Parts: sequence; C-alpha cells; structure tokens
Amino acid sequence: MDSAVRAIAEPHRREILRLVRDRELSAGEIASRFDVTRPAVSQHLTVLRDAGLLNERREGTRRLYRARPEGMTELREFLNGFWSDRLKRLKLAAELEQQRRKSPKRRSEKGAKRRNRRDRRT
Amino acid sequence: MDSAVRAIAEPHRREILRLVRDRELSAGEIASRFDVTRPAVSQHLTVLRDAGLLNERREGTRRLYRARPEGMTELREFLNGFWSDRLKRLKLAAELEQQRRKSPKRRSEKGAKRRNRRDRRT
DNA sequence: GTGGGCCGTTAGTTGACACTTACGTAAGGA
DNA sequence: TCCTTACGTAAGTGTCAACTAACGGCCCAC
Repeated sequence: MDSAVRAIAEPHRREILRLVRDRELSAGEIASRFDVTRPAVSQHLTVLRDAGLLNERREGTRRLYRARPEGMTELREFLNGFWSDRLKRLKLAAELEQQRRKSPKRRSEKGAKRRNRRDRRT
Repeated sequence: MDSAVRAIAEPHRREILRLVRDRELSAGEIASRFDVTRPAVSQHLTVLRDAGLLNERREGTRRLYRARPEGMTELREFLNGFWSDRLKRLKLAAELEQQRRKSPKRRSEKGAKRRNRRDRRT
C-alpha cells in the first residue's frame, strides 16, 4: 500500500491511470499526451507497474498498458475505514446541528426569499 | 485532493491519522508515540491540517487534534471510480479469458495436484 | 543481416521534503 | 513578575524523486 499511495501522489501518474482506465494504450500513445519527455513517462509507467496499479502486455515492439484497479484495494480500505457508518452519521448530525444554529427561526421558503431581498444592499 | 493524497503519502502522517481517528489527542501526546522529534511531528500536523484532514482545537496551552474524514472525500471517489461495477465485470471476464488460455485441456483438479508434487524438488 | 520504429535504462542535475537544532510565543501557576 | 509547560516557526542539512539527454536492446520488414 505504501507504494500505491506514493504512486498516485504524482499528478502525471494519476492522469496516466485515468487514460488507461478503460482502454489499452501503448507507451508512445500515453507519452504523446504529456509535455514531459517520453523517458519520463516511461519511468512513471514503471513506478505504476511496480506498485501493482498497471498491467503490461507486449505486442511486437510495443508495450500496452491498462489500469489494474485491484492494486488499490488496500488504500481504498484504509480510506473507507475513516468513512465508517458511525462517522457518516456523526457528520450528518453535525451538519444538521450547524444548519439549525445558523437559521433557528426560519420555517418556510418565504422567509428565505425575504432575507435574500434584504441582503441585496451591498 | 492533490494536497490530501500527498499528505497521506507519508507513513508517519498515516499513523497520526490512525491515532486521532476516533479520539482527540494533543500535539505532545501524538509526538510521544514517534521516534522523530516533536517539531517534526508538529510539521506533519500542519500538513495534515492544511490538507483538510485534521481538526485543530485549542484548550489552554494545548492543541487538540482529531481526524476529519470529509477531507478524503475527493480521493475516495477517485479510487472508487476505478472499482465500478462495470470494471469489476471486465476484470472477471479478463481473468476467465486468461484461465481458458492457460489451461485449454485440463478439466479436473488431478492434474494440478500432480504438478505440485513434481514442483517440490527445490 | 541490416535499417528503422518503439521502448526501457543510465548518468547527472535540480527541486521538494522530512528531519534536526535553536529560537519565539502564548497560557497559566508560584 | 518570573518560570514552566506546550506548542509552533526558522534555518540549515541530507536524501529522494522527477526530469532531460544520451545510449542500448528488441522486434519486424526488407
């Protein structure tokens, strides 16, 4: 997981993953979409492959790449662990609490409209 | 999201998030659990707070920190996007295809067992 | 075998970042 | 007021990672 999160920390690499998410592309095709040189992209591809986020397939002289979503399982579980049902409920409760505090009297939409008209006095 | 993913790319910072995931801790209490110096931890806390992953609350001379899961929403959605139902189906299809290609004749498990016994010759 | 695409790899440079020591600051008790 | 506690901040250093230019290795057509 350490390698996966470091791999997607780089914007170019995230963009590469988006490119090959649902189609196979060659190294050259991928490189042609970036401003950096082809070797730089090649190094990014190596990092992504070593992190288990990319599949490589050789066809003649070309190398075709495709995203490998299973490589992100660990990281996804880490993040989702911070988003458990309990926390989701806590967050919703906090938001409702905040809304109640901001507008303690308003009940219908008419009140809101009046407020908007008054607030136009900038 | 860029700042969030760079923030959790550092192992110490991921550990900090785990520590304050469901309880509030002071900067000093957090620092005491690491080998690095207190200023180093303080810098990590700043990075996490600036990335929106941490809430800070002052109480007297102490500063209390707690995880803020909403800060990871974007990143979670990015990762979960690679795990959609469609891709899951594509993955299964690809694996079945590969299995068919690898063992076009084998039908039962007997063949596999024989292979294992032969491979024990290390 | 030879020439031309397609790519990965190496060497070297530059910038980012994690860390340490030293210092500054705010709150609170003696 | 003075000291202590609990922090953050500044300055400086070493390491790692992203990039470029130059080079080397396959694979195929001829």
